[in-house]
Amino acid sequence: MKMSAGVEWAVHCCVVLSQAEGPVPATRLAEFHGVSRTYLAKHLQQLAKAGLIAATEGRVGGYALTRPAAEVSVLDVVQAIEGAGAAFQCTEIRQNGPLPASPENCRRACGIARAMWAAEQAWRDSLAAVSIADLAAGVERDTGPQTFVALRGWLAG
Amino acid sequence: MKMSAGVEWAVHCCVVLSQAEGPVPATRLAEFHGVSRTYLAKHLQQLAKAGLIAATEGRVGGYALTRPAAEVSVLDVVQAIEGAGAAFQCTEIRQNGPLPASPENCRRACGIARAMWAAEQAWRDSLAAVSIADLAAGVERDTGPQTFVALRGWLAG
DNA sequence: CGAACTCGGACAGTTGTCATCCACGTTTTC
DNA sequence: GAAAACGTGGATGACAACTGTCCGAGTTCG
Repeated sequence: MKMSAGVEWAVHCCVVLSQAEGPVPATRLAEFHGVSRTYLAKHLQQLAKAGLIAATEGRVGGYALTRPAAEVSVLDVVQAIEGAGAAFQCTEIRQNGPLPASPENCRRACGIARAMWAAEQAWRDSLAAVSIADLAAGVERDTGPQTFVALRGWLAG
Repeated sequence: MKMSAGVEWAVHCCVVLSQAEGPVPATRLAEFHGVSRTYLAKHLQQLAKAGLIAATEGRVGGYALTRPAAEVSVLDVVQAIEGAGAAFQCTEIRQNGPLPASPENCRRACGIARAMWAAEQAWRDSLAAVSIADLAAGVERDTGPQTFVALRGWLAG
């Protein structure tokens, strides 16, 4: 029950992209966060495949958000990296062993799986309520407006 | 972001133990669920270390719940197996790179980690609201009371 | 038109966890 | 006191996560 470190990187990158004025290369994003360039590129490709960011190639290319930051939820980013599958996988062991559950009683998922999935739904609802724009606003509130000004300056130079 | 299969086994075992009249050996629990004996034993050991179940050794030994099933939540079982640590681990990459966040701005956890942890708290709250007794009652409601009667008979014989 | 820069994908190597199996010490029963 | 059954701990193999390198396709600037 552990989340990939790439999720943290991806969310931070989305916040940076929400403040950038033009496309930002993957190399620059990795340099800014002090993480592995090649591995971050893999995660950015996943974000692009999910339609959250778009890449422009060429001399002044890079990545940019495809939607306004207010319309990109943290859940979107997490699912783009980790996949949309449920963390709990029911293997239906109630159908194993010497006293297996009868098939007509297995039309509904077993109560254990239902409880687990309900909890995961609560988790998803909580993440869906936070957008990239909310996170950026939180950073600006905590550290002041000059933070993103400096960021834009570093991205340009 | 995947949960160990041992969680499913552990919860099922707790439901069985809540219906047993005496100690149940690990071998019998594994046999009943059709899973590996030695690997299940390791998870039962973790449940014992967490204080949820207790082992009695010897000729007629086995495992039994230490508390009434209504006072054991699904969250207790999940945390006994998976550990109580958070799934999202903040590596503070905001302090890396050419524009690191100043230390006085890092006294609070960053907004990304706060959003992730709030979602995990919602997940935990949901799991804490369901007890082993609730799950057992659900099985009895879905499959009828003869299910646990047959279970007790098989455990005795 | 060519050089420099970008993403995109394939490949090999390392690490850590999950899942499994086997041998040991302890306790109860006969 | 010996045998059987139990839980306990360490050793083993399989699998995904993580990291770096390489080459190809496309775009922009001089």
